[in-house]
Amino acid sequence: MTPAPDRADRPPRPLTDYPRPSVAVDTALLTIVDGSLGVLVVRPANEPRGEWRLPGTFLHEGETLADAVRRSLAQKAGIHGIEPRQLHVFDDPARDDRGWVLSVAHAAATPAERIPAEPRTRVAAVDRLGELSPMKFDHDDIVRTAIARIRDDYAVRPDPWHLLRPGSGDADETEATTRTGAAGGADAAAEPAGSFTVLELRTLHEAVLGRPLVRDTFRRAMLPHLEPTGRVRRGTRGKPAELYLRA
Amino acid sequence: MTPAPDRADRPPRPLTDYPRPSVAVDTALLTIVDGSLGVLVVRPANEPRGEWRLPGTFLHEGETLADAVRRSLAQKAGIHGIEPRQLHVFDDPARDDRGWVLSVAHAAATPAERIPAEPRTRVAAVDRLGELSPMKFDHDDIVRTAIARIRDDYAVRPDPWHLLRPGSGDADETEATTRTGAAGGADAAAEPAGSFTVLELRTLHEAVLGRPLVRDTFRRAMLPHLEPTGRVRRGTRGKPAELYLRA
DNA sequence: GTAATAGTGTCTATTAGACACTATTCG
DNA sequence: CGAATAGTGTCTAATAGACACTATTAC
Repeated sequence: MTPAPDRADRPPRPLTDYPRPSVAVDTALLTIVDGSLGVLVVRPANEPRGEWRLPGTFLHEGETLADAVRRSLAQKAGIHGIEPRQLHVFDDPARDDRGWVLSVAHAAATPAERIPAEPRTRVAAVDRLGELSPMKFDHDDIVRTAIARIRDDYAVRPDPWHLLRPGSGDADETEATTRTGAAGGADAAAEPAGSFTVLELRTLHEAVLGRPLVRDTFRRAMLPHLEPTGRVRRGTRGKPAELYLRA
Repeated sequence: MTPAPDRADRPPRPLTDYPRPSVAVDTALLTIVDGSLGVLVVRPANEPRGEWRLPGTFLHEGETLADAVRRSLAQKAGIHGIEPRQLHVFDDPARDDRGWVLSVAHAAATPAERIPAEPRTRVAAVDRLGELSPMKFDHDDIVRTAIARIRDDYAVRPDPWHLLRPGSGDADETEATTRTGAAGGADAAAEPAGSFTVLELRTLHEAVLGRPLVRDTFRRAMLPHLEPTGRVRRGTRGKPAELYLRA
């Protein structure tokens, strides 16, 4: 934007002459817990019995909204490497009793292993959101909007928000993440970093969407967006599954 | 939003102790000109040779973003009755050389008859956007985002942004807006306010989408979302078309 | 071998588009 | 009546889901 001060041709006054709002960011950080979507909520230190809320902070000078989101998640929950997506600006002038505060709502996602246990944070299953409601401010709305957005994205593309465990980094070694086939030489059959089976992908999508998906239809819909690695998952029951990467 | 000042439990300082950005709104006002999408651009009075830009203004205290959009369109282009939709916050700290300015981009739409001719405004066809580029700030991006958004919405629903001439108001009486059938009593066959034919609706959607639509498929896709009025358009060639309202 | 899981062929129901046919008006 | 436009029946191609069949492993 950047309008002339008003209609008439007055000499421009510096921007600081006009009242300005505080700008905050609030983030619905989504993850998978117990096979379904969850959202990270926090309770501030000075209100140990207060309402749950989403992690947020005020935007600092010279800072990007995405950076403010990353800073708030790092500070309040020890979470790093987040790629936030803007949802909506909540602008009711009376929404915050401390003054004029706009909130830019964001959504983000990270695997549960990346969320450290902390005393004042909690991951709540989104189908049990009522147990926390009403959340502070308009945070219930933000969570609903975030869920709608991630479900929309997962309807078409494989894991667009990167909830599968990343190949690099310090992710815990769960079940069958890295294994070497019994046959063949040492790690000639090692799994490519970040690769996954179609079953893992479908299980993730079912968790995000909150409903079962048809096995063969899902595979056929996703294959065009996947790149075969030529490797297979070893050490499981049944026919070994092929490993894929996002195309 | 609405974080504790920082991690430690300091007594809260008033919000005004922290630096705050200016917040602006910029609006891509879309309309139909010559059978295709157009966008309203303005040139400020003090830069008659400068770059074209979208109408915008700074957010005033106690004001809603939507109200700021309406105020800027009324002031800069004499347009009223707009229902803006939020698109995205542009937050590059260096995007405005006058200082720290966030811009909340919006999209809106109105029939061309509602846009008065003014000296410093112009409606540019979006497929000739290159002729104005580069626009000031990130306004090219905003226009592109607005077009994507309106096209998305028009793919599924009949005229969701209300670009058809409204039934009430002072819209000019173009072609066949209100007519009385030759047969029957006086205005027993008058057209219900705001009703339209499927042809009018399809022509509008083709203009928005920028591509021709299949006649019968479009009708079958839209009929479930339309409410028949029982009246027909009179005074045209061929079989009279039924008049519908949005369901 | 059996159990288990991965991957695929194929049938069916649904839907978008193509196309042609019928319906109703004006002149 | 013919021209023009609205509205509809129906065929076809593409697609999602259902279902069953084959493939390949562990045990």
